[in-house]
Amino acid sequence: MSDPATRNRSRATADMVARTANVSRVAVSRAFNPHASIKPEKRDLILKVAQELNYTPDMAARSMVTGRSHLVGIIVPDVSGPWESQELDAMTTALQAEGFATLLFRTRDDLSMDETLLTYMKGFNPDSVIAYAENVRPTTLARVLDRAVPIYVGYPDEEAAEAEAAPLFDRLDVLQREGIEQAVALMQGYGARRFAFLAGKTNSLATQSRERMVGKILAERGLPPPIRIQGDYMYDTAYRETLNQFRLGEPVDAIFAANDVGAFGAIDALRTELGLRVPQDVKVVGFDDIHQSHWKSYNLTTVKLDLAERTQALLRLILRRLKNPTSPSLTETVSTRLVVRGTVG
Amino acid sequence: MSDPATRNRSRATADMVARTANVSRVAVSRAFNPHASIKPEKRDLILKVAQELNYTPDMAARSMVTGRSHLVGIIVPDVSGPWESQELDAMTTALQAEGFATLLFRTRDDLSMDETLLTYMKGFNPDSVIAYAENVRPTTLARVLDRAVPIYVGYPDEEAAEAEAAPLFDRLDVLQREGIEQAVALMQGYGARRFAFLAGKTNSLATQSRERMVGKILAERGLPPPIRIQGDYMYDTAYRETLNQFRLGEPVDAIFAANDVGAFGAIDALRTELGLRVPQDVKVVGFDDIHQSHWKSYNLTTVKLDLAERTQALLRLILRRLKNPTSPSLTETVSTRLVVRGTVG
DNA sequence: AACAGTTTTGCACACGATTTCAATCTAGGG
DNA sequence: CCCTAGATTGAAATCGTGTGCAAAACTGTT
Repeated sequence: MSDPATRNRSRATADMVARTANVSRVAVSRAFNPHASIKPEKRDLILKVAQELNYTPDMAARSMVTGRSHLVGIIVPDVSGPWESQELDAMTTALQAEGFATLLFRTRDDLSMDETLLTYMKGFNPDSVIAYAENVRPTTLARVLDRAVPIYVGYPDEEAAEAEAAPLFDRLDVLQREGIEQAVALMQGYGARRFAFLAGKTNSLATQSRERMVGKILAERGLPPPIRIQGDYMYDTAYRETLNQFRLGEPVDAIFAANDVGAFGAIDALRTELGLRVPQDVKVVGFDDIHQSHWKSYNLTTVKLDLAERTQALLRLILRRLKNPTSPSLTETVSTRLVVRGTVG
Repeated sequence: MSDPATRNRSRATADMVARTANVSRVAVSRAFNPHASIKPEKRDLILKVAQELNYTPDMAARSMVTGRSHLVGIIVPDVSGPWESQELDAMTTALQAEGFATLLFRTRDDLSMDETLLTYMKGFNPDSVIAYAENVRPTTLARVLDRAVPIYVGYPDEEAAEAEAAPLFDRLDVLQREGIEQAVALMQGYGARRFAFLAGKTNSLATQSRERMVGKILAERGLPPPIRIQGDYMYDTAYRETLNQFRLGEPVDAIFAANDVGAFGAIDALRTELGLRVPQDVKVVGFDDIHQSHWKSYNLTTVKLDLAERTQALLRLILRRLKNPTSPSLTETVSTRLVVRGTVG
């Protein structure tokens, strides 16, 4: 094995291993399957020869006959976002521990690519697919995939009707009320009256759900409805639009951001450009609790989506579905809670 | 298609499409291959029937006979890191545009898992593998993979001898001198004399290469060798160790961090805990130029690894190798350059 | 030594596509 | 109307593996 040009470009197959070890090809297959019945010393011999020949079972061939690809597809909008990448990291780690490889796809942040991407992904026969409400329509999910039962991560309060009508797949429901309630209560407790909601991308179900919930809770507490600052989950936009709101619109004394990165943009706009103090002049709360939120420059109070909890719930759904492919659709539920740091007190 | 329990759990095959369309199975295959010769109206019919049956060619079966899996494996340490996730995002987007799916694997940040992971990955028959010097040994890379020619992203000054001796695979060489030189020059120009190097993980080739290079350039300019602050690329460690350096060790007037996130930690330690001003009292330069580096709270001067340039180079390597599998090993080179912001001037 | 019971073995087929290759069909020129 | 080059077609082989099934080998008991 020297230059790419001269290296052996054909993988070793089970046949070659069988021939060099003087056993049948079936034996090789059995040697690599822990549950197969084969004489221990024979297995050892085969594994040794396999190692020498640098042999690994071909997953594609294996998956054709077993029906298991050991692939889990994940569709993520903007892998580079802190929250998304942190979730992807946790999920990939967990999947790997269970013997799955992550098949990663990226979308635009809208719903426009869901059909194309799901169809393409389907070709790889993933054992499961994790799709987020952000970029995949439930109806498309149901129509395109058939072999793998996908998992739909959504916000039940938003599309309750649809969800009831069509339990087409397993779900992870994220309950956002609790954390949002705690956040509003805390800010109100410190004197906040006039709230703004720094939104994410307009067509994001997550931001819509959060905004509606914030409005509802403010109303319950006798506070005026939130002013909407239009964002897109990005720092730069949040920075700019917060500036606009305070310079051209009505100032507020509390900002509830749809995600942490947006909150950072708002905080930086308030502090560096508007000369306002956080939390004394304006209180800020974010959403997600990404690693960056505890950095000293921000020290953000935020509604936490517990990553470990989410990951475990998703993994449970996958494993349960794989163990019992014909069971009716399953739903796991995760909640949210406020993490109190320095941008409200 | 209603409940998971009752939904049709077997994918449509080319046979079924052929039967319902009254054509041969071969015709179905041809309909999906743009270069195959088939009468246009026949192809249209088949594609229509295929759509109705929700048929997609099985990639596993296809790859067995064509030898192309349309999979590109990427091994990343800590997907959640801003730099890593931003590179992964760019690469996935680029690969997807070329019809590849990303097969993602995560390692620990050391080299301990390279063999296990590469062996496992090999089973999926990726058309190419992108491996970083951070977590994969070149020797392991050469030994384990055979079918796909991998791409090794490394720092040529570090392992020049080894690289020369064994051109076993395609490479992306990152030349770090230029950017580092510019950074040191800028800091020295603003009066910096006593430098610290805030290192990454000890066994990271990237940080070793950067540290050696910084030392060399300081020497060339008649400055004392850098004090080493031991970090691990993480914010918290950088924060803590910077604190220790100034409280227990010798203060410095310039910090060269091995990555941007580390620089953020140092800056926050200096400003919030030590009451020092950046850049007036201490100058700070980072490495990577992640999205966060231009956030107003940091506004970091940093050595940029041009993501677009890297991505394009990697893609070129992959496509060239796939087009000509027997060509001798290829090398692309990318450089670095300083991005001047507010932490030095 | 014969028997029943349990492991271990290997043949043949299945999985779902693509790719020769030879046969058939089509169009156009003489 | 016939002939030929070129476009379409489909039967059969192939890719690398797991699994059902019947035969073979082995175990220990009488």
